[in-house]
Amino acid sequence: MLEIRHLRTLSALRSSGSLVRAAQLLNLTQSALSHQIRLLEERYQAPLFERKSMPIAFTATGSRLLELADKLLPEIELAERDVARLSQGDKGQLRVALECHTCFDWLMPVMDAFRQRWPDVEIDLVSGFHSEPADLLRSGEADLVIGSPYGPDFTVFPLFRFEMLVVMAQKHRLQAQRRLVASDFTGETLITYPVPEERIDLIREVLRPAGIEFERRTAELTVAVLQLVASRRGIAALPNWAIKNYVDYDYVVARPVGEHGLWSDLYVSVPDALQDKAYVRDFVSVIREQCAASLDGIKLLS
Amino acid sequence: MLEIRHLRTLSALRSSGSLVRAAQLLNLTQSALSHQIRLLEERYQAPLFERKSMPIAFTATGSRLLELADKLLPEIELAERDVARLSQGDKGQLRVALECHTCFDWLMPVMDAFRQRWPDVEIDLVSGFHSEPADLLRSGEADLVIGSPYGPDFTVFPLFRFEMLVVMAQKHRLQAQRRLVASDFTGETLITYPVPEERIDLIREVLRPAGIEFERRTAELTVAVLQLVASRRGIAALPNWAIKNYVDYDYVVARPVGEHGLWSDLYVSVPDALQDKAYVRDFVSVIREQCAASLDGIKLLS
DNA sequence: CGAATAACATGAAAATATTTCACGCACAGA
DNA sequence: TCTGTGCGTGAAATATTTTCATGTTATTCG
Repeated sequence: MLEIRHLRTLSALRSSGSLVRAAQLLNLTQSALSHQIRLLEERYQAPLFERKSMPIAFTATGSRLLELADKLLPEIELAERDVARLSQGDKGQLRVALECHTCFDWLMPVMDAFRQRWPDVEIDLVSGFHSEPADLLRSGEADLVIGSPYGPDFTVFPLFRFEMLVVMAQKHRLQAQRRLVASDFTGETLITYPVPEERIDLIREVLRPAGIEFERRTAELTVAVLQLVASRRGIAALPNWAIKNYVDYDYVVARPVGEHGLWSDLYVSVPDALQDKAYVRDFVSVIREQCAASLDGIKLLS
Repeated sequence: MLEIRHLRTLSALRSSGSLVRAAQLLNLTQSALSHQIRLLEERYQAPLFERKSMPIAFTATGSRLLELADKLLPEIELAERDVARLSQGDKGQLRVALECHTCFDWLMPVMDAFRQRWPDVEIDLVSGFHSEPADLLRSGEADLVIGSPYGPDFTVFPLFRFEMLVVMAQKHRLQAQRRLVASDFTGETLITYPVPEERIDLIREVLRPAGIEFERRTAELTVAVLQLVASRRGIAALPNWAIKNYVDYDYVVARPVGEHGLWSDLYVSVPDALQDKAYVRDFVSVIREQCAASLDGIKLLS
């Protein structure tokens, strides 16, 4: 029997273009999807898509089912939100604190989408750049933090993993290296957001352990950081998706750090009291979905 | 996770008004539905309907999900028909032979619905009253017979079970009896459709085995049979749903036969070559659904 | 070319989910 | 009070889905 699950699979398949990635989106294995699709194809006596091409190409049958998915899935989300509102009420507030500056880039569209879906939930950003976000959470000044996981005191929802790349000006002395190591940073000026050192992955994970001496300079906004970098005032470490455009247009050059790169995991932490609120869970889903769709090179967690 | 199955359950629940009957509609046990509903209610943290009342009354949550079901289920049927058409083609013919006269009563609306759904399938009635319907099937003059099961030569789909009641005029000498037995028919005139004796359940199952002597008179149409009965020319055996209106308006009186009543099972038989045709299966579903919804006192089979 | 990689398929085992069975409870009507 | 009917529930049985381990095929790269 056709089930909603199958429609979700088809939808993920289209937006990701391959079984492997669709499986990640759905938190399943590639094998599970392969079986799922085989059953559907048996049931309908016809292939649903061509596997040879990349991205996969849907057959007429597959397209018809996708059309169904497009019609049904939004209706289902709507209905489930309505139901959640009925049983839990639809009013609430969501004061969001950010641990990571660049998250602004994707958070704005997410908040817009969220406001559409939960018009009666007051969602706001609280400035968590100067005080520690965890303290905002503990003191009740914030309801939700995006950043590192604050378990087990708080309920944690995984978001995604992304790579931090070091950006430098064109023809920088380090440009020749495919990958950077700690010692490369000796004597360099590191441009960062104005936050404590221990909140900066590159320093905490790489430079400090290696005892590297370096200068530091700060800027508030991502574009300001990049301007400083491009004008040779220093180098910076930023998420790959935040700089993709600048790299593509040769405004700056990006290099990974260390053998496996410097990866960072993002989580949502909320007080236990909020963990079951439908709008909180929906907020997390919206982030995951929007980021998976719009951010390059990230990996959804768990 | 909400699945289509659950929406079907809710829908059946509404149209049948109770868990027990909904379970019959879905070919499940009442217990299965009970578990299913409990899971949904846990998931949504709210009851879906009041069990005390008859028929059950849906809560706001239940109604919202029903609304979803009403939107989704028709779309799904449509899509699955489209897919079936894509892989099997949508042309075909369906020459239907009837073994039982009264089936006309419900077959017309069913055929109308079917024509809507499969505009390119030619559905027609072939007169099977004089020749044996099985012969029409064997000779290729019919594609489908509604009546007794013609397995294993043909593929058989179960429809439903109904009770044959004996109808008699008001104040008939047999009216006083709650149930009739074979000997009651001695000397009576039995009004039947003009078909061979062995096709008439009452004669084959009850009167012949008991060696009862009786007169016989025939009429083509159900209304004609009932007129003869009402005007005291004899008594007749007809399906309960065919005579419900006449009984309700005291035009005639109906009595069951034997201790458990005289029950009859209806099936669809088709040549094996047609068993996988989507339109054949859909025809069977349409019959089952429409009859379950509009015919009183029937029991869906298997 | 041959090795390495990546994507998908597949059978068997494991994990889950669903359904049935058997029984109990509550309520309505005789 | 007894009986029948409808619903709930735990445990067992089944069915389904998922994972695991591994195979196949196509493609890339030295």
